[in-house]
Amino acid sequence: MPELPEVETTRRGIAPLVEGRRVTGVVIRQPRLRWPVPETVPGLLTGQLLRRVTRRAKYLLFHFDQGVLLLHLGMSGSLRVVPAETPPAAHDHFDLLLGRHCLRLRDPRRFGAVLWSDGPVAAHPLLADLGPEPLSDAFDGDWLHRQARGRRAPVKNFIMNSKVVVGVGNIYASESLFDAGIHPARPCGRISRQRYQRLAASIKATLEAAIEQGGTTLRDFHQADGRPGYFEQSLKVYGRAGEDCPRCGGAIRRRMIGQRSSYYCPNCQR
DNA sequence: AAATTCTCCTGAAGGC
DNA sequence: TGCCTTCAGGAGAATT
Repeated sequence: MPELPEVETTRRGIAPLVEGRRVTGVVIRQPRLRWPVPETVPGLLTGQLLRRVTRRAKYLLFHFDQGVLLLHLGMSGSLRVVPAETPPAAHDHFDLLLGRHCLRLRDPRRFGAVLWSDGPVAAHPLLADLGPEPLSDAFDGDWLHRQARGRRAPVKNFIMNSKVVVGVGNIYASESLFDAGIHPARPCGRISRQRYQRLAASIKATLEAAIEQGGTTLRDFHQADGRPGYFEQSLKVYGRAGEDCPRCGGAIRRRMIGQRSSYYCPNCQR
């Protein structure tokens, strides 16, 4: 499923192919995504020049002279650029036509979103209350430590809270906590500033490493069989319950924390 | 305010 | 072989 590294890889993959092109049409085959795709989108976009594609959290932002198209991949969404005449396959819900190119959204589970923003995009309701980007300087151990003060939620839930920091999904939460040696169920307010500095560094390193491999992940992600491939091999604990901890050799455990599967080494993570 | 639960949806996996 | 059930998962909304 697309986490931050995969969304960023998607952005890097499509941006050179679509930036600077003019919209020649919009096709909405299935408007019922997480929210309805606004019926006004085709009229608003057709004829406009697509200037830039940026990312905020897991949202892709398509900047036009007049407004911004917000796109979220949910958990099963994927984007690719295909020749304009390519016939759509199942779950191909949305096309942005750019001359002979077509930017196509496929999303079997329809948890994704396509929305429009008129004003300053940072003030959009979906973006306005988001925490810092994990790879920015605004995100560090001090920030986590301050945010956690007086709170009791499990640290795994805490770092998956988009008001605390964006882009840390279920997989990378487990991986980062393993890297930092912190037990996922530990109350977030009972972790030292020093350990939060380690955790912030682990989150950055884990996401950066995944972005490095994102290209491979993306290609595999587009394969017909849908296997994640390369990406999976680099995971140290996620999905590996019962296997050996790569650090101490003990058994990796799986446990539900906040309704989500969490993987950790009870020996290395305290 | 913070934390938990509910919700959208469908493919995959497991049980019989 | 195939039908039925269960579950996962991003994240906003609703609820406690």
